[in-house]
Amino acid sequence: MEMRAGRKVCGGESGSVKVRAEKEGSGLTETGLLIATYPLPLNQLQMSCASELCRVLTNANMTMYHSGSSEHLQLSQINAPLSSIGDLLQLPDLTGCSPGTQVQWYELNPQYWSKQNVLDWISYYIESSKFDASTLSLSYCNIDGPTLCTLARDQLLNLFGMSLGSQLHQSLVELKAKYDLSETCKLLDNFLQEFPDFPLLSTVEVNDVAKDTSYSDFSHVFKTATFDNMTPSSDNGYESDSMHSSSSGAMSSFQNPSSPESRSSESEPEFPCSQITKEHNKTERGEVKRGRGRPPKISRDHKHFYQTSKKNKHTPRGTHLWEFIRDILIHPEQHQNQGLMKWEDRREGIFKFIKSEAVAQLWGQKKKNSSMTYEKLSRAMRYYYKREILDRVDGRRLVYKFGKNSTGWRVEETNRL
DNA sequence: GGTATCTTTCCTGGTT
DNA sequence: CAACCAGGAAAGATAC
Repeated sequence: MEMRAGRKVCGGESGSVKVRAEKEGSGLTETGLLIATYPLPLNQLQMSCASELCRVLTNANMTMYHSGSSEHLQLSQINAPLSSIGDLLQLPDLTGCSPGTQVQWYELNPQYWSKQNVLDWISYYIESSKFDASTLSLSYCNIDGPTLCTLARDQLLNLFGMSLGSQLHQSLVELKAKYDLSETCKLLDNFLQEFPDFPLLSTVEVNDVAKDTSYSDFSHVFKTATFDNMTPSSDNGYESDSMHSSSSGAMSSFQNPSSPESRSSESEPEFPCSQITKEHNKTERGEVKRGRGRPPKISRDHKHFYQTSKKNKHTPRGTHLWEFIRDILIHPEQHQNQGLMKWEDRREGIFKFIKSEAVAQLWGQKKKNSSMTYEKLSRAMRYYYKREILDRVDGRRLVYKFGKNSTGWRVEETNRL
């Protein structure tokens, strides 16, 4: 995959600058295109900054794509490349995420995956597709991320078959796209902080012109996850870390059913290879029937497949679901997705979910759990009845009411904040 | 390490 | 039939 980045479109009467971070899928995939527009007249300093910004984009992507041909990197000709982008930007040292660390595949750009990450990733898709692992040679899984990323779709299909190979390819494309754009935006924001006269990305208009549906939701990603604080930072910080976490549910979970995040399975792959051939409980008709309750977590120390690392799936205590819901209601302006919920009766504390699944996805983002659904969220909500944090509203769908043990939603309380 | 709390996940069955 | 609701059961994650 190549990244054509930092294409600067200077000029125009106003002297405005457009910077494009354009990603291409080398014929295999689609195009995700981010255009950051600075619609303000630029003085000499700002033009200089813009030029530097373009160089940053170029170098950032050269850094990310080791195999990156320079044929598309037109901006690299503007100025001499930086000797080290790390000198200018505080890049996370992702290359240091070696096997044995706690980083999971879904938390990392596939470019930086270890062999273990690749194995985990394949295992996840084997399980989610009910693929017969006995037909698969483990030697196929013995590759690292950079090597994996060099495999073309056809090669993946040859190795893993049409069905699984296709899923793996799709997943790889999506993951690369997600993290590529995420990292580029991070680089840009880091860079822009050095220039107070220049608007940060968070203030920049972002146009999503991706043609393919696989990427049609990037605008949502940037709007909800990167460019806007989702919820008040004062409330233990609902800082949007989804761009750097596994969830990023916004990208895929809203619309893209083929991505791992949107599957009914765990966001966290719970089924290692060693578990794939296990006997499932089966009904008389032969279909798999799961037991009641939450499935037990599979031990990760089985042979060498999984490290003993523990994923910190939950954020620290401090923000509960009802508080999250409350804050959406009392700070709707802080959510890009306005209209998620609305008050039915503010004085009585009655409210209604408008976009129930979207709220669930937001909650999932916060909890780094991209498999969150309204079904699950509503179960948690129902537990609040007993504690009188919520009161029942019978006969009305998607309608809840704050109970006597909830706080912070009343007009008097919010006015004091 | 044990326990309590707060979810999360999955399920069955019912209602809209 | 899909979406939602209700609530049991079991397990994970974290705080204490």
